[in-house]
This record gives sequence, structure tokens and C-alpha cells, in this order.
Amino acid sequence: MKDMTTGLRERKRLATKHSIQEKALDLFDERGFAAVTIEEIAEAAEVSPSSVYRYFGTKEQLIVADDFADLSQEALDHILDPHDPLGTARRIVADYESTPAGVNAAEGAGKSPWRRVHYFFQEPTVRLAVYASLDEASSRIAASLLSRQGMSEAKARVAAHAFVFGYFAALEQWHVDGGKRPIVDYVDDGMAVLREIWTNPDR
Amino acid sequence: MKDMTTGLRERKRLATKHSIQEKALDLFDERGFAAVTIEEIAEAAEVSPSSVYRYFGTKEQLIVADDFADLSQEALDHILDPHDPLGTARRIVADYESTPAGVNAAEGAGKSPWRRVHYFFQEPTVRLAVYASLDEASSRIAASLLSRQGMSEAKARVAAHAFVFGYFAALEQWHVDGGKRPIVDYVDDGMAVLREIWTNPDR
DNA sequence: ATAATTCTGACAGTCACTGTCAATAATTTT
DNA sequence: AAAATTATTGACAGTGACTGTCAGAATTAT
Repeated sequence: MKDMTTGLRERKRLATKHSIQEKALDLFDERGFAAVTIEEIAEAAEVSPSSVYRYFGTKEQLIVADDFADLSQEALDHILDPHDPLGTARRIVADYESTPAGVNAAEGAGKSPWRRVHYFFQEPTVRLAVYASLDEASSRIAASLLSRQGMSEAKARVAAHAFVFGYFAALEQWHVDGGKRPIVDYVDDGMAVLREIWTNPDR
Repeated sequence: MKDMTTGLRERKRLATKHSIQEKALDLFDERGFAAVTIEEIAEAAEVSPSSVYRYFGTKEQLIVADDFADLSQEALDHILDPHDPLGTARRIVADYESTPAGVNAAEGAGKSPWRRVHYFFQEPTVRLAVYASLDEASSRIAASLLSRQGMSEAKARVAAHAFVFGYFAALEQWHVDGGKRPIVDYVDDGMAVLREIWTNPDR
């Protein structure tokens, strides 16, 4: 068995995936999410429609990709502080803002890492895809909360959902506000309401 | 202008809608949600596929219908206690359990009002449709919270999302547990974690 | 070089969903 | 009661996301 992470095949794979997503975002920016078909994206990226589906599964995933899902369980455990949801949220923002890999980096200037986020709030189907992604993140957080805190399964589930979807709500406030102030400000403000949720198992 | 709520036309409308949903649920129970097509539902209900779409819009809405959305803003304000999310959640459960209208009532015994809820957790697409519905409920709750409490818009949004999706998480715990204990137990347990969220604007 | 494995594009098909239109049924007006 | 108005219906044609299959091409292992 060989390396599997540096081979030509793997490099091509990543390059292709990156290229597809980039071309797709360009088209979306030009003509709007709904008005672009998978076939057109495939043509622009010089691959077959089959490949687009192979790489992304759904049209929405071209935007949502793996903002949360690609966090490994270990990385999650590292970022997660069961006593401080607000700090955890800040860390997630910071983490995302400095992400060196993915579609956001690797391209020149001018394109904010938050470019894709706009679609979260503009396209209802994309929003739902994000919710599906938040859902997955939540169950991993709940598992972590359950094993590290003494809370019941019900409490762990509720706390995780409250945190993850609350975080999204804070993001939305940023978006509604036109993105004037930095995101972390809105997270600080909004998530303060959850401050003590994770702390004490029985209150 | 006439009554508009008792006319023959309106009665037929409701009867048809009810019938479609009932037949659809029967088919889903028999063969599973994904395996049933709209065309088959239309045939079973003796209407055209067009009518199914006219009444429900999407396949998922045949199950989700209007569990939350049909609460008027006034009814919501009545049920909502900005100082007590747990009590509010209990009231929503009680309200739903005693619902006299809709698909749940109006048919004989044997069918629990929670029959449709199972699909929330079994069919991913239905779950997402529920999330869309929760989303709408959340924005109305946030509006109410914003006007009645002194919190910032960000806090109101986060609190509403945390409440609504937390409530769903509690429901899921009930479902995962096989529905042994009554739902209100799981709500009591899980939602306790949110107890003081709505109360104080700046903590 | 050859064999095994993986990736790709082509193709055919399903089904949710949209929009339009003429026929029909209910309601209002005369 | 008939006519005019309005709402509801089914038929129809279409779009596009998504699935499954399969043979050929590219990469990797022997």
C-alpha cells in the first residue's frame, strides 16, 4: 500500500474538485444559483455532469461543501469547551477565517472567505443544506458533551442543537446587518445568551 | 361578499385536502415515504397530481403540513412566556396533543397524533422540511422576543433558534428512546438546559 | 510490460415540480 | 332563473436534479 495522499491521482482529484467548485461559484455569482444548471457547471469546468455529482452529490453542496463536517472528532474536541459556548463559537469563527485550504484560499485576493456564506441566506435550498450540515455537527457535539459532561442524553442533544443553530442565527444577524461589523461581534452579542448552557448539568 | 368560511366550495376544499393527506399517510405507512410517488397518491385520493401540488406544494408537506406555521401571531404571543422557555415548550406539546382539528383528529381511534412525527426522524428530506418550518416559527418568535424583551436583535435571533431547534432535539430524544415515556418528560429534561436563556437580556 | 484498481463520460431513466389552458363547478349579479 | 363572474380542476408539456450502469481510459501495483 502506498501513501494515498500525495499520489498523482489524489492531486488530480483535489484539483478537479476545486476547479468545479470555483467555476460553479463564478456562474452563481453571475447569474444566480437557481438559474445555473449542473450541465452548465460541468461544461464550464470541462468535466461531465456525472463527475459533478460524484464530487458533490447535490447542487447545494457546491456551496456548502464541508464547512463543519470536515472537522475531525479530535479537532472538534480540541475546539470545544464544555464550559464556554461563547468562546467555542469565537474559536470556530477564527478557525474558519484563517482556513488555509479549500476554495477560499488558494485563489488570489478580492474574494472573502465569507463569499459563499451569502448564499446561506439568499437561497432557501442552500439554507436547508446548511441546516443538514449543522445537524451532523450537532450530533457529534452532543456525543462529546455527553461523554465529557455529566448531562443526560436529552440535555446534551438540546444543548448541542441550541449551540449550533444559535450560532447560525448569529451569522444571519451579521448577514442581515450587511456585514458591516466583523462576524465575531455578532457572535459575541448573540451567543452571550447561551453563556451558561453547557456548564451545569442540572440547571 | 359572502361568508367565505362555510360555503360549499370551502367545505369541499378542506375535505379534499384532508382526504389527500390521509391517503398519502396510509400509503407511506404501507410502503415507505420514498417509495410512494405523487402520482400514486393522486390516484388513491381520486384527484389529479396537479391538485396534490396545489394543496401541499411539496411531497414533504403532506407530512409536515402546518404543525407550527398555523399558529397565528396572537396565539403564539399567548403561548409564549419570555421568562420561561421550558413552560412554553410544555404548552406547545400540550397544545399539540389536544389539537381537535387537522389530520390527527377527525379519524377514529388507533392513530396517535404523533404518528406523523415518526417521519420527522426517519426520512431525511422530511426532517429538512420540518427544519424549514421551525425556521419560520423561529423568526416569529424572535420578533415577539425582540418587542417584548429588551434584548438586541442578535440575542433575540439566537434565543429563538436555540429554543425552537432545542425543542426539536428534545422531540428526537423521545423518538430515539422508542417513545416509552411521554414526550413532556423529555422536554422537561432536555429543555431545562435553556431555562434562563430568555430571561435576562444581558447575560 | 502486465495486471489490478480506480476514475471518467455516455447514456437511459425516474420523479418532483412548474406553468399553461380549456372545461367545469360554485358564487354573485341581474 | 338565467347570465356573468370567479374559483377549481385535470390534462398536458416541459425542466432539471439525481440515480444507476457500463465500457473505456488513466493511474498504480506487480
